[in-house]
Amino acid sequence: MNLCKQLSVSRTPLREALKQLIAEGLVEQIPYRGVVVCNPDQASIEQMLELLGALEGFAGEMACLRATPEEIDAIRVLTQQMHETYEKDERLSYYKINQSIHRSIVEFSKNGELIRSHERLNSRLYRIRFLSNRRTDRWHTAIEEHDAILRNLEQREGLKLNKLLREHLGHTWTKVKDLYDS
Amino acid sequence: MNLCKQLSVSRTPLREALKQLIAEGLVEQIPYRGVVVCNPDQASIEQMLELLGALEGFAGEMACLRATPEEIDAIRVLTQQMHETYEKDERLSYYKINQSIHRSIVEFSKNGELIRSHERLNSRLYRIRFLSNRRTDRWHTAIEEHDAILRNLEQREGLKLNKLLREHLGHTWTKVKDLYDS
DNA sequence: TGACGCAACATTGAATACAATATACAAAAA
DNA sequence: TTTTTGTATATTGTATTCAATGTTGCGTCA
Repeated sequence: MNLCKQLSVSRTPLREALKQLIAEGLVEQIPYRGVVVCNPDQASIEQMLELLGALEGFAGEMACLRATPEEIDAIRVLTQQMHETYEKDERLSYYKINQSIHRSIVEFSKNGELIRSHERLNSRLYRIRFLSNRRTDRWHTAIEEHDAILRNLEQREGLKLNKLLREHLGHTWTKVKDLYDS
Repeated sequence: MNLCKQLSVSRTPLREALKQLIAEGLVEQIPYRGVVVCNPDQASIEQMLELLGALEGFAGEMACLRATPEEIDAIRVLTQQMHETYEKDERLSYYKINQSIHRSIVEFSKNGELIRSHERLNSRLYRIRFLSNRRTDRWHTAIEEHDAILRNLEQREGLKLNKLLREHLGHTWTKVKDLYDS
């Protein structure tokens, strides 16, 4: 652990920091060899995205029951901004707004446990989703899906929104998969 | 931290152990006051059970797609044993078999991330679900629900099983709530 | 050349020490 | 009596040290 010297910090606090990263699943420990950044294989990513879809889908369903009109307005604004990023071809902004929308929907479920679980899992997938964002061929479709998501949230169609969100995440998986396969 | 003396262990390993318990949500830390066992309020329990229902429901849906006939047989056996505990009025055995069934269904989703998330959350609710198990008035109904769960798993009715499992956990919440209110 | 063994090194778990900060409680002042 | 203040105590973060254990690489021997 010569990381200590690089960070000029002793082993005890570094250990704790690494333990946290391990617990969050961002880093993994190989006995007597040290720690390395996690590089999840395809199967793990697929499982994580499947679970993320389930969480977001359920959150969306709950959001249909619990989101205030003002909160739905916020999603409407974000979706509009998303369209603008598409027009201007701003992929980084698109990515951030996309994350914002998904996080907001989860928040509107008003379930703290769900919000925390989603946040943990999402952070583990952050890098991977970012990479898959470089693919442009599904960009337009993704935006159309967001329109549908907004529409179903507005109309409080919980079950449909659940399904939509799950499928939306499912498409993320196909993008990631292609990225790995090529 | 006089726990060190009681356990005759130094602060460093105890700190790590407590950090883990904190991360798992079983214990909470109050700044400069120490750590205490978590005593979640009604709202937290309701949220945890709601999320647990979502996880189990989704797991059930996936299990309908992925469970082998042998695995479904195992659920059938457990459900039968559950009936026997009811006949013999063995509540502790009932509780254990009930946990076993739920855990098995989640396992049959074949999604490791989902299994771990469920396990974490379930362990936090273990004590609470155990307490609610003392209520006998919903016992028979709960068993009927398990029959329905088995039936829908056998027939691979994913969506119905999802709904059933969510409702099943919802009933757990009403039991817990009554317990707290009285 | 290849297998074996030993020494140097790194990782890991744990104990202890030290400094900084916050709390608790009792004594002194208003 | 209430407020202030100061000291003892506890918590917290961090550094350092030690022992145990596993890995690595090099030299030796067949």
